[in-house]
Amino acid sequence: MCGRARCALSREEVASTSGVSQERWRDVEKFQPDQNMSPGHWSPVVKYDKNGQLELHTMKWGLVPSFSKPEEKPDHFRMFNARSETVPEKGIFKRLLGRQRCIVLLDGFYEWNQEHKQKQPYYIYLTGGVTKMAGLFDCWAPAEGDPIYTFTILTTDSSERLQWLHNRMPVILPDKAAEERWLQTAELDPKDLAAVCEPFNGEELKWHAVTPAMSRQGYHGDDCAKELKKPSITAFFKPKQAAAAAQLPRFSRPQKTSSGK
DNA sequence: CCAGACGTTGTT
DNA sequence: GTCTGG
DNA sequence: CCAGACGTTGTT
DNA sequence: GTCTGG
Repeated sequence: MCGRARCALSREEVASTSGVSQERWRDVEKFQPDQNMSPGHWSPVVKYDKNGQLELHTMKWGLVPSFSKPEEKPDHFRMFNARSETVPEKGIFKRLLGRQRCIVLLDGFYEWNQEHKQKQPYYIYLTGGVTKMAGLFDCWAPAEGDPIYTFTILTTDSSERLQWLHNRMPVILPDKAAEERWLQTAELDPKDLAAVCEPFNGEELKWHAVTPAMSRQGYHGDDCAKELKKPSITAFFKPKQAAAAAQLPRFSRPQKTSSGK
């Protein structure tokens, strides 16, 4: 999953959907709504501060561990995801599981599917609001400049409905209870972790094809996440038959649904 | 003990 | 095909 | 994750 | 920081 995402929310929307006011948003000025976000870019997360108060914090996607050398060139593409199944075993993530959990606020994310020798991007999102994902964060002090907060998004096996597109998906927190469990629980035993990381398979999960233009990083047009109306090959060559076929039941191919609608 | 690595994705 | 850069 | 480059020689 | 390999 998830080497590309969308957080086109306004500051107001970020605040209202997180339940945290803009006054409690650290580095708010670093956040700019982005239709097509890659690792290395700033995005808002929710976490508890030292005093146990919820706060928003703009961090860079792509974890850079605190023990990275100060003069090192940060690589945000190395750890933009963390396999939830092995997080408790990997030293690099294990140490963050204690008190450096966060919730990543996104509109949705993108995945690619190989179609007719082309890579077709899809936008995946939840109806009725933002997608809240389980994340871990860290803080690294470079030789020059301010300390940099970074986060990674946990992944899990894809749920049944998304299998056709990809074998992995982000850990989506389905409700307030899951959010609280992820954020609040001081110690998270493996059972709780596994429960939180259950693949999300709800009907709210939707997807549609989008413009291949967004495959290129640096493309930030507002059509990035817009549904692509692509004429089918069949319709192109045999419009009448295709139109007729569209009215009839198709061969059952549940694993290859191409629209989440 | 110290030194050195520490990750994911996909693809096969 | 495979590596690098973002 | 995807996109884009990937090499040498000599000459300017 | 924490685990692995030698």
